[in-house]
Amino acid sequence: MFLVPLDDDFCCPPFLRVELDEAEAEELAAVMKALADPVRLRLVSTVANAESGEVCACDLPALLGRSQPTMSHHLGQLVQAGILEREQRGKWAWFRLRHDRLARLGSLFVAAEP
Amino acid sequence: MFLVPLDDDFCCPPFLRVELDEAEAEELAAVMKALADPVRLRLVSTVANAESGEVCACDLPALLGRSQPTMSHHLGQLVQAGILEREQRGKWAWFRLRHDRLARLGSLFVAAEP
DNA sequence: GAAACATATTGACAGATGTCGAACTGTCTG
DNA sequence: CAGACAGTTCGACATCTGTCAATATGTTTC
Repeated sequence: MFLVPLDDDFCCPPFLRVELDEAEAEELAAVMKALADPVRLRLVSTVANAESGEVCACDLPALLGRSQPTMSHHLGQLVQAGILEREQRGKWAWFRLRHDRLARLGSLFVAAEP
Repeated sequence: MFLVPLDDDFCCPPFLRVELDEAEAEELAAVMKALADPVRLRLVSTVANAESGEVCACDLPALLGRSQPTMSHHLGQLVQAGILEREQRGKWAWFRLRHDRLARLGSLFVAAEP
């Protein structure tokens, strides 16, 4: 299956124009689930809006008001879901968006024009 | 929200180019949560692909292989999240997508220029 | 190597979630 | 009104989830 941006000349398509079978629904739900949490959404939003396009894990507990293990847990979820990628640089762990994966997901939410 | 065939010539769409505060994240997470379930995704996909744009609840248990109370539960979630709307017609309940809400959801995910 | 720091893993726990059968409510049709 | 049918609500249960303190692992610096 996959979720991809629309053609430019594509107007007013209905929502989710594909019949999902059980396996596809399961797969898509897993990604959505990873995003269906306020802390993780803010995490993604933080990374997406970072100047450099990446964020150091070290800043996150203070920024989002959760303990360090909790942040680590959420980061792990996002990496596993393919939403973030992780790079170790010295002592620090840096996180970036996986635009390739998000492009598909983002296209899920493209609004129908009237 | 669209699911379309793969297309090669796209690059790096923006994603969640908005800094979410705690309340916004909570609100968005609630909607995502409603979509983050395989049965509910298939439900939405079924409604979206219906000829008439709507689906009778009576068909859903057989179609998706869950008990009738379970379907009712999921439909309730989607209605409460503002993803579906419900109309009672005689004995039957019919469900439609709420394109207005879905469009708004889309605007958060795919926003500005790179 | 030891000490210090960044992050991950573990263990525990309260709360949420998906599921179904049973019972209830509402709507038609004789 | 009574019976049949469509859906919701309730109760119960197993499972999953977010959270944190404690501990472990890994990296750098002295």
